[in-house]
Amino acid sequence: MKVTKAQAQANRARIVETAATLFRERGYDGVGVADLMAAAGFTHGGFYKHFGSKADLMAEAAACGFSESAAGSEGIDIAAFIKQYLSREHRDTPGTGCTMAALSVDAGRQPEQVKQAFADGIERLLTSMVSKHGAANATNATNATSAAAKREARARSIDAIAQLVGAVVLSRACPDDSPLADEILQACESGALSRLSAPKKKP
Amino acid sequence: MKVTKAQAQANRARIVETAATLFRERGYDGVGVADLMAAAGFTHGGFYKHFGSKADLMAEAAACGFSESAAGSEGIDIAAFIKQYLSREHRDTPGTGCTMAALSVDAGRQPEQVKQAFADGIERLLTSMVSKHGAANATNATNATSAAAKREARARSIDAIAQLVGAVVLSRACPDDSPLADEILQACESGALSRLSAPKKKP
DNA sequence: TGTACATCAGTGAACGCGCGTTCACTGATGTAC
DNA sequence: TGTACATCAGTGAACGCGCGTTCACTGATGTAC
Repeated sequence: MKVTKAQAQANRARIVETAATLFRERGYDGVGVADLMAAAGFTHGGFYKHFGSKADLMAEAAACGFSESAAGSEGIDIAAFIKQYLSREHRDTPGTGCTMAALSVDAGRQPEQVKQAFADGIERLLTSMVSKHGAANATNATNATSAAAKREARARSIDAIAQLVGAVVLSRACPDDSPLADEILQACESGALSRLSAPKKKP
Repeated sequence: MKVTKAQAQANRARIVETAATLFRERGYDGVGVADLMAAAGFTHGGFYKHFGSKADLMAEAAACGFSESAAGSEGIDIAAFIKQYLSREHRDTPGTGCTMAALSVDAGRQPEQVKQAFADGIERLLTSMVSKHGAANATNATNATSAAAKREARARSIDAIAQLVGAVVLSRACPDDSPLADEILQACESGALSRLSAPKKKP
């Protein structure tokens, strides 16, 4: 049952997208190759015609997840983004949510190729944030200080991402209807929003 | 080969402590019952004389990990704690490090008993932080506002924990010698330290 | 205090099961003539 | 344009392996007398 070259390429893409969702929902160890291929509409034997190993797919699925998020938050207001990121909806639907929050810990225990995909994804996200945030602050900054401003914006972006990721990770670790789980989201939302308009800090 | 009651109790405790370390290093799915018992110096068959299931042990091991951390950071200065938490040493030795950073994501996919152990651990940590932080701020606050101050201190504590956990989680997801991994720790450290002495925020 | 017996922590083989990966096979696609 | 053949995406059985859990057994501990 050979298939058109274009069809095969589309099928491959479907496997990667399915994996990006299932891995975020259940973790890398929680999804078997057979599960995954069945969810994408295939039998498991064909898997190795597309990927060298499950780890190869993990890396590709991570990259796919990062791209989805980047596309999904294109041009969105920062405050709105924070609110959505720290919403119960995002916490309760990891399959379509942030790859970092869903899989960073898993990635830390995987081969280099997977970790590299994460580092690349984070790096791209940072670059995008700095260029936006830099532009937003451009009214107050001269071109002469732009290098230092960029470094500062980058550090602040990392700081902000870590807090958002930590909030969702901790909230998900609590029992499903736990008041603490919601409290974590709320406390971090008000913290994150207040920092948006906070005065410059003295490190 | 029966064993003294006291000895059996000590053996059980050793299994829990070993589990607390190994789970943090390799995740819940990364450590088998046989691995674990061997590491504690036993054969695997005896496991079910002590625990009803692997999930039961996960919950106990999580509680044990939280207790260890609580004992380890007893009476330590907040700034010193932040620096240690965001050190490369902590990132690179999860087995003796923070349970939240190592296992929160895993816990989110486990049965209620495990999630409950996490919620309990986080709750105890918060209570401890609020009582310390509240005391530190007592010079500036009257007793009349102590309820509001406690609520505020609790929210700020949650916010701070999330950021620390997120930082370590993200740093661990990067390749071992990645510059980004270290940059994440540094950026979050300077962010966290600056917030320690920051002026009150307007949410 | 000494003896007979029940208890039960720890042993190691065995259970069914699902995992990642391999392989011989199929048959429509794509190519060479 | 039509025909013969090689390619290779997808199938489904099979592989060895490690998993969580169960079980009959051992023998020192703890207890009853």
